[in-house]
Amino acid sequence: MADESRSGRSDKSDSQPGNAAGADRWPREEARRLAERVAAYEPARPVIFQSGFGPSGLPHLGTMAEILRPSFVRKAFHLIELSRPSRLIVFIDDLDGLRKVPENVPNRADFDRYLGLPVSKIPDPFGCCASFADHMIGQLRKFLAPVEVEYELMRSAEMYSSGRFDEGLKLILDKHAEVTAIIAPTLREENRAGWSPFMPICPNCGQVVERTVSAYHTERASIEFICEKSAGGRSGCGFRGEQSVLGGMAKVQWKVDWALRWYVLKVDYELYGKDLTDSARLSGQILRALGAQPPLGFPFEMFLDEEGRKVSKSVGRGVTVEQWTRYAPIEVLKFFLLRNPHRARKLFLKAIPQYVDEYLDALCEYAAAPEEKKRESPLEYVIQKSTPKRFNSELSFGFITSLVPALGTADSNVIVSYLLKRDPNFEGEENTASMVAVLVECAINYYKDFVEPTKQPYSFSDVEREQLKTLATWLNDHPNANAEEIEKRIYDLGREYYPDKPGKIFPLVYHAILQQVRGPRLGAHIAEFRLRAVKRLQEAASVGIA
RNA sequence: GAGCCGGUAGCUCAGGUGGUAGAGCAUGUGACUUUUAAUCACAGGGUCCCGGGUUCAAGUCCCGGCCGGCUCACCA
Repeated sequence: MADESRSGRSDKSDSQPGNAAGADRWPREEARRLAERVAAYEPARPVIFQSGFGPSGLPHLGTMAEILRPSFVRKAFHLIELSRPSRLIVFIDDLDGLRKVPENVPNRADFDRYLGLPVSKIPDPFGCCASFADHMIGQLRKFLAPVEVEYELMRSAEMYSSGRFDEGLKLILDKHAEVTAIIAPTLREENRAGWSPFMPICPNCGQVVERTVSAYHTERASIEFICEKSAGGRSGCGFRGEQSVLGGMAKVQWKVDWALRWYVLKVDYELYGKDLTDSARLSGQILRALGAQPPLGFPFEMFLDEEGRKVSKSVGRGVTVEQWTRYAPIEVLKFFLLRNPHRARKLFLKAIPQYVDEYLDALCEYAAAPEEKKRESPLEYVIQKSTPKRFNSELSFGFITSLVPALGTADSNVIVSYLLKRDPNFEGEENTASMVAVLVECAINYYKDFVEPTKQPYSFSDVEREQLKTLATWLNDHPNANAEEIEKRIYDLGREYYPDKPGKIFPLVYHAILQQVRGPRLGAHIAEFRLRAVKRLQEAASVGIA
């Protein structure tokens, strides 16, 4: 461990394993519950984890949480059940009718003609994919690529039309009265009468039709309906007739749909946001009515902003994944999502440096731990093939950030080479070096966006200006002075002006050349960045403000 | 209003089965007799939201209240 390169992060080498150790126990606890549930399954039957994605909106931080967190449980599960296979299904609701025109599509006005149509049937407004749904799925894939989570996509439209849902659909048709009896009490009175678990897809206009089922024929697996009003709020085409509920000619309502997926795919585990608590309860009841057991899982808490208010995408508060990767390595986000999901988390950009440093600490500790300890580490859930597995440095995010103004550059190469001088440890150590490279990029962004705008100008007194001027003049008169000589001269100056505490001169000089109170050894720093330093000293001396 | 979830230091958070309230950061003071992007030592900080109850013992379990959030839509 390098003694000379401590730069901010705490040294916890002899304290107990990570402070966050307790908070990331939940995947193992969930895994234990899951192991109990599946204990009686035949050995080859896989455990099914599921997560959903609505392709009418862009993937966001919540999407990431919804997919990553079950993957953590899955990982924990395989730690205790070594041989049983498992799958993580990301289920795409692309047979859903478009309810409203998304904000981000071009020619929005033109787009309302597609309201009510399944999103898998709507052409891609961006013109690059087979359908709108395909486009959004592409976005999702791109979005998930950096986190190396293993998942398989399953598309609702395909499941319905291929007939894989038929058996479940027949069962729901058989039990439609029971299903209705579960949902109806939760509806407003005026809506109960027309409710049906089924939404036929009109053979004439293609819309997902709501609320018009007038008869159920279980023996023919069909329903009668009138195409009056679609899921998108548009009026129907008036088609009237009888139609099968199988093979993609109808879909079921949301809570029923969730139960259907659980039923057909034999889902064992699913996590969802707390806003879906009640839906999950009702879907569970429906599933029981179909004769199966609801999956395990729990509602997770939402993210809060700095003031503790709920994060709302539409209000523009909160943090996006794009922002996150601008300021922090992606592993740090995974590390963050590993924390206890039962508790609402504050997530705001200014807290990111802290999360980064906590992660770097954990990574140091992880690399130092013996193999058997590593297996218990939360980092096992976080580290990926493509990301650093160790971090042999005491460098901190805060320190690197402070280098941006100190070196007066946003050139990452300059910063990295400076870091190498300070902590030669990571040269040739690929993991650490690549982490440093990412950190430098993030630090530059963070400094520009958050630190620089808050810098307070410092006003120098006349005496202070005199001192700065003296130093600047001396530097000009001694162009060949080395670091040691410069250092000595500054201290002499301090002795001259502050006989009781000569060190008081230093904050002054830091303010002038770096706009901060502390900094590097000044002799060496000025010798290295002489021109810039002299210029700033002169400016500060003449203007009186830095 | 009802149901569910939360409330621990200035900040971010730990506190599996009850057993003397913790960490990191931030803050303050001092030390290092040329400075320190340090290090070291010390300190301040808390009614664990409030009030009851169970218990020898409650941050932890129970009840009630307060505050915040979510849900209570044929949306997902």
